[in-house]
Amino acid sequence: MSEERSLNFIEEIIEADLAAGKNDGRVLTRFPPEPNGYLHIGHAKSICLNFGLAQRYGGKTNLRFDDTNPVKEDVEYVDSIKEDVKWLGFDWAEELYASDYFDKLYDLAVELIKQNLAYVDDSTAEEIAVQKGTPTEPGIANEFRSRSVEENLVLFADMKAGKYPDGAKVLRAKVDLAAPNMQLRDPLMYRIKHAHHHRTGDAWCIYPMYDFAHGQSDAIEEITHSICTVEFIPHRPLYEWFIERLQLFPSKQYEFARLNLNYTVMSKRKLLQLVEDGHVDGWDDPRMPTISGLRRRGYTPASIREFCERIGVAKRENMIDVGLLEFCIREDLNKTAWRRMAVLDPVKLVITNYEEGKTELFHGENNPEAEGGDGSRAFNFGREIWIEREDFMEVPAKKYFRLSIGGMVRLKNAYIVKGESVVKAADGNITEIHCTYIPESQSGNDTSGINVKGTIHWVSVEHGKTAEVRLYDRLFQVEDPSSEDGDFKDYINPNSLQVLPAAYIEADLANAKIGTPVQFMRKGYFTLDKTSTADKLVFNRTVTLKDGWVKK
RNA sequence: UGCCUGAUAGUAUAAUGGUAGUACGACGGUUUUUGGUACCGUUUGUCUAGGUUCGAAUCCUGGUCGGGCAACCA
Repeated sequence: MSEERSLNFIEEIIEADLAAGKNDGRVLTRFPPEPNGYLHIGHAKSICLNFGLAQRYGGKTNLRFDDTNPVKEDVEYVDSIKEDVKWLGFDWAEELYASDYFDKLYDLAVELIKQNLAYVDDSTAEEIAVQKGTPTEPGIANEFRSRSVEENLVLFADMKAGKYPDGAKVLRAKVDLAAPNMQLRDPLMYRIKHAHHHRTGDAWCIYPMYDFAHGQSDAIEEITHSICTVEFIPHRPLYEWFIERLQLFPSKQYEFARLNLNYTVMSKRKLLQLVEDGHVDGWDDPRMPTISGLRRRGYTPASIREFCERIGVAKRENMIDVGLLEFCIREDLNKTAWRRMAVLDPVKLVITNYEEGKTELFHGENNPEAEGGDGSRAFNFGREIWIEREDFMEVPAKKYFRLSIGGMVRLKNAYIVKGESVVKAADGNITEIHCTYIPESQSGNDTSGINVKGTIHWVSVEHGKTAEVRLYDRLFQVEDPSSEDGDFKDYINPNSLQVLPAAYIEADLANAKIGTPVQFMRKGYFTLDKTSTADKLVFNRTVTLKDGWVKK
């Protein structure tokens, strides 16, 4: 690794730890998703960070599901998370579940009770909330806080045995009801939920809370660097409190700022709403910032990893411009995607001096960025072709250098043509453009001496195929929907999806494969949608090409 | 109004007491059979007021502003 990139603050910590000989030079991180939703680009940041750190420092990363709340979790999510992490290009050392530790966690809770550092509380959720006080007023102890160790032991065992209904009792840590840090005001450790768990089935009716599961799981696995987002900073003293009292492996928690992307939302709760309310096609709708959505949209793992590398890691609030994500996918696809021609908004061009019924076979490079063009493919030319409606202006604007009446343009890999006249429908809409071609101007054998400024793409009317093309725009109309007044869904972009039922594509595109990106020349990068069939091809636009042409 | 955090170009992110740099964006140019790519150039920044120091983005003090914390969520 000869890169000169400066270290982020977590890398600095790890290098200092390594230099100091901590953990015998071992680096073990973990990616700890709760299986209650699909992973999104924000998780990708965490995944790249955790797995990337381990790779960089010769360590390992566990995939651990934080499955302590059975009513919200599901195997569907477990499966999707595993698929997404793998797709992003990472291998975990071990696949683990917080639920693997339910027995150990229970024993640790008993241990804490024996130390008189935990107690069973019969109060209702509302009572506990009131007794916790407010940030400016200390909490107050209730009568349950002084229960004897013996009584707590019996009560907790009875909780486990299913003697009480949901919500009847909880186990709380006895920390400090007057702590200025609210997280320390006797936080809940266990609650009763008679619910079926996706892994442990009906074996348990009490489940540990995050604070009594996450840190302990880290310690059990001997995670060296437990990296989470900044909202867990106030939990860190509690994390350490449990580790100290229970004399567990001293995992250390470090916090970084989560990713925010503009023009979208980044919370599983909000994304779930979009799915459930039918604003999108599902978790993998190409407009979603989910990993599966980006995949379906045509993003590559490499582009997402590059994005995560470029955004950096720090603690301050941030709002990343989605333009950076787009830059990353363009940068990747430019080097790899084969070029093809497709006309999305067609208008017929008739070449009046081209022999009727004649066809010529022309060739075009697959990718001009690659050595030797990465091979080439052939396509037919004929008297009638489709061109993009926006590539013609009856009366050209200044500095417009595509086709116009009297103006000349090159048809990519074919001839130079000159606009002659237009045929219009009653409503004034152009239905046909008539032009003439310069026979000596054929690509590769151009002896015409004519130099044209513009080159446009085209598809033969006779030989081209049709396909449905879906164009996507940002899902929201405002940069930060969550910070606007009212419901975030009020700011959904009504034009985020535009379906073109019948675009014309060059014949070779019938061989397109799902997962293989293609550039529609001058229009952007596209990929076959999963709903595509041999009879009906469906392409998703991944991203447009950068457009330097600005109309005045 | 308690505690915890953070503040560097438009957006991110470096500089770890010693020339404020990089990327994306924007703008301009060269090349181009993609108005793409590539290449070159320009532009804009240390929240504020004091203090320490030969020297402060960096250390100290006060203020301002942003984010988080009072779920039987994670």
